[in-house]
This record gives sequence, C-alpha cells and structure tokens, in this order.
Amino acid sequence: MLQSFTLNKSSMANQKGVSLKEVADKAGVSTATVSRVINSKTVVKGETELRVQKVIKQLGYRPNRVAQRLRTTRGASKLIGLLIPDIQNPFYVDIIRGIEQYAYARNFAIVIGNFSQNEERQKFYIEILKSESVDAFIVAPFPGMNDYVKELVEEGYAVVCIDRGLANVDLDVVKVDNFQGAFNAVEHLIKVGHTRIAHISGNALIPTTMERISGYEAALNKYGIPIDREIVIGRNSDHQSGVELSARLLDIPNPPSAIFTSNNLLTLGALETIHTRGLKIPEQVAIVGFDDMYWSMSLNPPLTAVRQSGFEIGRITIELLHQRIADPARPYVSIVLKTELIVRNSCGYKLKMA
Amino acid sequence: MLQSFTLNKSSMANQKGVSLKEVADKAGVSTATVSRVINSKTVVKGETELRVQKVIKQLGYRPNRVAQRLRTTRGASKLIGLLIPDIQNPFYVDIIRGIEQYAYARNFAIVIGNFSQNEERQKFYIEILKSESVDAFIVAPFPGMNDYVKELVEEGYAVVCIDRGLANVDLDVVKVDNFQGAFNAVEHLIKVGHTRIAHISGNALIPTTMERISGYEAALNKYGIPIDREIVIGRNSDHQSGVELSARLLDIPNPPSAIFTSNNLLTLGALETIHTRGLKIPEQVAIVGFDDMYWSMSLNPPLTAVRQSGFEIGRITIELLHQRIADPARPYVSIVLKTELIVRNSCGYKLKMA
DNA sequence: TGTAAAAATGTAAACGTTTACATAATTAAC
DNA sequence: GTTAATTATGTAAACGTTTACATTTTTACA
Repeated sequence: MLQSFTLNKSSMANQKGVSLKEVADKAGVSTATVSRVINSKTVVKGETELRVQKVIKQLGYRPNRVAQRLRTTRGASKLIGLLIPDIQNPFYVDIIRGIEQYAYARNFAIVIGNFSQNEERQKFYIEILKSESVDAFIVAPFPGMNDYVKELVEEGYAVVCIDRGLANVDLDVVKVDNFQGAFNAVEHLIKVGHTRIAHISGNALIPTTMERISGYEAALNKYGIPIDREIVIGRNSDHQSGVELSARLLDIPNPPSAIFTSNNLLTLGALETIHTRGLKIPEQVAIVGFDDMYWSMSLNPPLTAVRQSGFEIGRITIELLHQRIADPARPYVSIVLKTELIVRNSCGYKLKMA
Repeated sequence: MLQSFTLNKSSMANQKGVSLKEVADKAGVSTATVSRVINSKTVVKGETELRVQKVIKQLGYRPNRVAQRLRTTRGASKLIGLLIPDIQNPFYVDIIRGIEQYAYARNFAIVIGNFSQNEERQKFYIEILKSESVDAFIVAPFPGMNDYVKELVEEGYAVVCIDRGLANVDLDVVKVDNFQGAFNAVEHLIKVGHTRIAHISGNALIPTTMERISGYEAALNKYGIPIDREIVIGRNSDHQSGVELSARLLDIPNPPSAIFTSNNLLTLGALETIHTRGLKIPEQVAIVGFDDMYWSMSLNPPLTAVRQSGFEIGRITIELLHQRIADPARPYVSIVLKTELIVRNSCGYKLKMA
C-alpha cells in the first residue's frame, strides 16, 4: 500500500514568521503588553510577564525588525550603514570585523556598501541606505563627499568618519596618528643607514595621504636630509599604482635605496615590481609600508610595517555611534589611535644599534 | 542690525524623507497611482504619469524600502542575506565583490554576516536575517548547518550555496571543480619532477576539502606515486594551521620536496614557516596553493596557484537567486566552474618540458 | 447617441510593530 | 469602606508602502 506523502514542505513554503499578535492572543493579553515585555519598557506585572515570556519561547517568536524599523523614529531602527572604500584592502576588512563584532553585540545589524573608491557609487549607496532607514552611517569619506556627508549630519543621522575626517564639517572621527606612524617608519629607515628614501603616496585629496607625507618630510628634516621631490610620488591608493610608481622610482638615474609606501596595496604593488626585477630586499632596495597585514611574515623577506589596528577602530566607532544615538547633543570628538612600527627584515640592519 | 538665524539645520534634524503620500497630494492623484508609476505595474495614462514623475523628481522622492519590505510578500523585499565564513579570506572577498556588483545592479541590497567559521554565530545571523525579512540567503554552509539551511529552503526562502553544497539537501549550488583544480596542481608538481608531495588540507567536514584531497590522490595515482598518509595532514582552513602543519611536515625525517596547500590562508601560513626557517623555494621546498590572490606576484618567489574566480561565483549566484525568486519551481542546478592553474615560480622547472 | 467593454484611477485594508491615550485594577490614605 | 493616587493593561492610530476591489473615465461599436 502506498504511503501518503506528507505535505509539510510545500505547506510551509512562504509562511511568514510568528507575529506579535499571535503571541498576544495565545497569552490572552493585548499586543501592547507583549510589546512592553519585549522592550521591557514599562514594568509588566510579574505573573503576566512570565506568561508572555513562556508563549514567546513556545512559539519561537522573534520580533520583525522591519516592522520595528518602520514604526520607530530614527535612532531605534538598529541598523547601521557602512560605506567602505575598498573591501579588497585588508585594513578595511579589519575595520569591518571590529564593527561587526561590537555592532551585533548591541543588537545592531550592518549593511555594507563597498564603493570601490568610486564617488558615484558612494552617493548611490548613501541613497540606498537612507531608504533602508539606517540609524547611522559609518563612512570613510572620499574626496568630493564633503557636502553629502555634511547633509547626513544635518538630516539628523548619527555619523562617524573612520580613517579620516572631513574638511569644514564637525563630526566624530576615529583615525590613527598618520604623521607619527609615517615619521617612525622613515626614521627607522634613516637609523639603519638609508639617506635616499622615496615615498609612494596615495590619493592626494585624502587627508590621510597628506599627513603621511608630512610625517615622511618631518623625519627627513629632523636628520637634515634634503627632500627630493623627484622621489616623492603618488597617484591612487591601489595595487596597480604601487606596481607602476615603484617602477618609475627604480628607473631614475639615481634610484632610492629605500621606499616608504603609504598603504598596503601600494606596498604589495611595489613588491611585485621589485621581485619582477629580481632586486634583493633589503640589500638593493629596502621597503617599509604603512599597514601591517596578518600575513606580513609570509612575505620574503618579512615586511617591516606600520601597524594600525583596524579592529580597534571598528570597536571605538561603534562605541561612539552608540553614544551619539543616546545623546545627539554630545560634543563631537576625534579619536586618534597610536600606530606601532613592526620591525622585520625588509629594511636592513646596518646601523640599527647606532 | 542683527541678521536672523536661519533654522534650517536644526529644523531639518530627524526629519524623515518625502513620503509617497506627499507626492500623491502634490500631484493631485491617489497614493495608488503614484505607487503604480513607481513600480510601472499597470499602465498609467501618459499625462498623469508624466505629472507624477515630475513631482517625484521635484521632491526628490525615494521609496522607503522598509515600508515596501513590510508590505510585500517574500521575494519582493529586495534584500539578500549573505553568510560568509571568513571575511579575512580574500577568496570570499572576491565573492562578495561579485555579489555586490550584480545585486545592486538589480536593486537588491545585501546584508553580510561574517560568522568567522563559528557555527553558533552562523545560526545567530540566520535568525537576524530572517527578522530582517530577507528574500534570499547566500550561504557557504558550515558543518552542522545542514538542518538549518534545509529549514530555510522549506520555509520558502530562495537559497544558493556557494563554494560547497549540502549533504542530502537539494538546492542551487555554485562552486568550482575542486577535484580537477587539485589534480592539475599536483600533476604540475609531478611534471616538474617532484615525487614526494605533501598536502595540507582544511576542515575535513567541508566537502570542498575532501574533493581537493581526492584530486591530490588521483594525480599521484595516475603517475604511480604511492600515497603516504604521513604527509597528508589537515586541521582548519586558517592561517595558523598553515603555519603549524607545514612545520610538522618539515620536521619529519624524510620531509616532502613539495607542498600542495588546500586554500590561501594555509598557503600563507606555510610560507611563513618556510621563510622563518630560511628554506629556499622552490629548491628546498616547492609550493602550490589552491586560491590565487591579486598579490600572488608580490610573494617571493611569485606563487603558483589554482585560480578560482570568486567574482564570477558571485555573479552567477545572483543570477540564480534572481531566477529562483522569479520561478520558485525551477529545478535545482549545480554550477561547477573551471579552475585555472597559474604557473609562476614556486614549483621549480626541472622537467617542465617533459 | 447610447451602451458595453476596456482602461485609468481611487478607496481602504493590510503588513507587524510601537506608543499616546484611555481604562481597569490595585494600593494607599483616611 | 470610600476616595485618591498609583500601577497595570487595553485600544487604536500610526509608520509608508502595495494591492484587491470599487469606481470613474475613456474607447469602441452599433
């Protein structure tokens, strides 16, 4: 005899979850009471609360975040929009990890918009995120975004800028001490004996880039080494620029003995060129890069690098956002984290003890 | 005389956007008509449509996606949940980039849950994403997730698995030919003269891992090389495992002359150990890894690797999801992409021409 | 010109919550 | 044992859309 098929599968299809109303009915209370239990707003009488809790467990009820978001005013929608310039850059990945960890711990969800260093796309994502009713924006702002981000603040969104601030706009910023980080890196090169030190920088319109250039110059100045503009070059903060600009540096008649690169993609690009040409590091050309990576020791030789903790930046960002939402009038702060120079073998040791 | 301050700034704070109703009022039509114009569902009379469009432009109206999502049934909420095992792994980053690019082009937003290879956290994210009313899930399922993911399918979500499928559950899968990829890598090692080839594999509970082991074994078999279980070892698919397992391999009395690593994090870990010990690649130990990276040429020597296109996986995934939403009854498919062996300098050349 | 059919638009309910306000139950004060 | 104050709960509107259904306008055809 044939077994009858259970139709569970198809009958379950497209069912929406348990609603608050169902919980209310089953517990014999009003929807308001259930809502109050969930949000533990007003005190609900012990007995009632227990009964409602039980039904919630029993039915496996979970509030629909979309309905919550629609109903509540900004600041309670528990959603954060995250605008990332380049998700291929491990530094931003670290930031994302930090943000994610602490955001979900506070019951915030995050929506990521990776705009690939493209201004149009960043604008596009801002519009999308607005229509998703986010509470807050986390932005690493790109040149040309000043007005857009300013608008966000004026419209009442909580906004935190990471990695760099915004000219003429007051807001919360979490970044690292780029000047000091660059200074330390270049000073290290000088101390191990280099005097002809090049710098490959990133997008000149980003404050971070300029701060690192300043740190580079300050270190040279301190040791009385003249700055040669021919070997301070920059374009974009990407891998290809690293490949090409390092080639340009190595092609000049009097090439540098060391290169300081302004971020990890530039570093990797420069390494590609150096290896392709069969140059020995650090003997023929030394290199120190801004941004450490968890696999810097997998490079050959292991890379000396300026470490900035993206994870920590993420953590603090969420903290700031949380405060801002709780108190929109709190004064703006700018948090500047220290960097750390991780010395490995890509710079040479000549005068290290000097 | 004192200028009066404009209060625009503060009065704009916390304002919500322009609503459909406002558009309707200003255009002198009903909300239904505006909605129809937006969704171009029913034909709206030319003149009316033009008028509405004009008001939309004028007011800068954008539909509130949250309200849309609340109202519509599943499949129209234009939100995709993405469960990523490890955002630090560049392969998944490529997938994310592919997904993102094509998702936003189709007006889908994505929410990423990076569960860091943690089963509990994967479950946690699934619950969150459900309460965000996503249309669909993209999952690289972890051991122990079978039932959970199965449930998603049964509940009517569109689900696509990436990188690996699920035992006993029918669904759409996008992956690469792991067997062939591994086979090619190992065959290459054999052709350049290696016979004692080790394999560092990943998490044994993930199908991908097993397929790569099979490919490894098949290549050895083809050339009559006996399989030595002592040099086929695995643990997790992370950097630290690569560091430690490669050390173990190099410590045995009769160490391998070549290592085939099962993913990019293991490769980087192994490289760290090899460089730390000052071993020359490929003379003292050769290495070929699964997963190419955009900076494989920045390694020294440049890495020979099996390339799988994460970006392409992402593209196809969105395509499949789109089809599934349009036609929930479409038969399940499993898409298997070819890999490509990128030969660089980490394996040696001895018998390459043979 | 009148009527039926087709096309365009409007009305109002619904999605799942939260919350101001109203009401009911309890406690406190006399 | 009243009444007032307090506490607990309920009622219903609102958030911004979409959509089934109802109504109005237009078109087609006799």
